[in-house]
Amino acid sequence: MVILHNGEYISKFVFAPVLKACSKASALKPGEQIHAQSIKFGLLSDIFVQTSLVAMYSSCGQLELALNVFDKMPQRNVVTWTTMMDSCLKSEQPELVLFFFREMQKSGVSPDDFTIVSLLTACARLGALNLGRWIHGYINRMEMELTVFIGTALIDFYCKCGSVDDALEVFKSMEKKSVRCWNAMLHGFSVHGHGEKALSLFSEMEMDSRVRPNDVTFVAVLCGCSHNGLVEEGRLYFSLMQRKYGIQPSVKHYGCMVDLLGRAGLVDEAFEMVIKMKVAPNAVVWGSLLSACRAQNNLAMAERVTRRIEEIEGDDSLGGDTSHYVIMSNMYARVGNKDRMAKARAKIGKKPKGWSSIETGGEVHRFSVGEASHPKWGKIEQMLDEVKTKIGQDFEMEDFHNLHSEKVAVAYGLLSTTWPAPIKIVKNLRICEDCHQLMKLISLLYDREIVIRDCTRFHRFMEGYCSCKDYW
DNA sequence: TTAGGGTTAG
Repeated sequence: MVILHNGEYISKFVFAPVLKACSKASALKPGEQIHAQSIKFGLLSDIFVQTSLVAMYSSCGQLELALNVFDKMPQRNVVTWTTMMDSCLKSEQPELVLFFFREMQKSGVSPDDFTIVSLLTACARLGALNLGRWIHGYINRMEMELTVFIGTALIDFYCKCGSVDDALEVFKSMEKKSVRCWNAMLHGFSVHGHGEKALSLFSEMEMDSRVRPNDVTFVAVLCGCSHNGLVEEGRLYFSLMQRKYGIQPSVKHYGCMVDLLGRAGLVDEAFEMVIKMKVAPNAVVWGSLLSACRAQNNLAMAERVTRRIEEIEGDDSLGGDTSHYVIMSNMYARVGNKDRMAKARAKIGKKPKGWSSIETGGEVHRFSVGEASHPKWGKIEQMLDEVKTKIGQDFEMEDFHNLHSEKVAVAYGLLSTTWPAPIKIVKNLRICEDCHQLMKLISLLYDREIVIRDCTRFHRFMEGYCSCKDYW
């Protein structure tokens, strides 16, 4: 208890909940004021206050400030460690989660179910299948209860690491399933190209009185329809969602529908749908339609769509997404319009730095564009040269500073894994056409299965073909 | 009395 000058007092128990409120509201300024107050009243030594500060700073996107508080803590319990790990997830640094987990283990603190969920989430994002499997084993060895949180995290982890069968096994073994749990499994089927299985699972869900589909459920279902060419089914579920469940379509549902129609070659109908949307279309929806235009070689429609994207994004590449200009420049190149191609190319802004990761021997190796810091870099270069020779002159390898990270990752995969193990790569951006073509050739010439998870879906390359059927 | 978790369009 702290006595104030006016005789009132502040209990130390007040600070943590107030900081929690700041976390929820992402209110940095008030949070910083509480931090200052806690110093003033000598309460910064309290582990609850410290942990709440770490959570507050990370919720406000201030990982450095969270780390500052964490580093100064004389004692840390499992809640503190897990809060720090979650901070790394919020700041999109999943590899740091693994670092803190190892540090936690060194300090003799055992993980609990919250820690397990954070770890599985990190593994899902990193594509660290073996490490996640080890955590699954740990859950079993420790005879930890498979709570609905751990179960859902496991399902999502297995799906995001390419093992849908393992995800389904976990799903079936769970006695209690929340709507999130069903959604994770549905979405897993959808992005892996198992549309029919997703729809069958949805039917099961509808028959289960303990759970009711929500808006996210329909995003997963419609996504499954679009990735698998189930046009009529997609239309049906889009209507069912509104009629039977009273869910108004969000921009994400429309996004799935536009994608669905676009993939089926129905670009005019897709365009009509965007025009008539009950919510404002964003650049993603238009971008999806633009991809369809590219696939259909519909330049006139692509130009109309680009103008709409420019209305949203602006056309001056001020740090915004300029991927539509990449598509336009390629489309103009295809028809030999050099002038317009040059104009589109000039508007292409700076892309985020690409990286790809691959897990071998229980370790995650991450390769970033323009970095040659890996200890086996020399051998990777040799392998890249070998690939280049084997592929032949048709394929032009870029110069080092433009060497896409998935090429380096696949070279490392060829070096460090053996047939018949698939080479599994996780990439932060969308795979480019050039690399997509290369992966097909490598899968054929090296007789290896290559699985690349890019920021939108899974690509499974085998015998010269990709599971996305060249539409992505 | 006070602190930490799982699903979502391209």
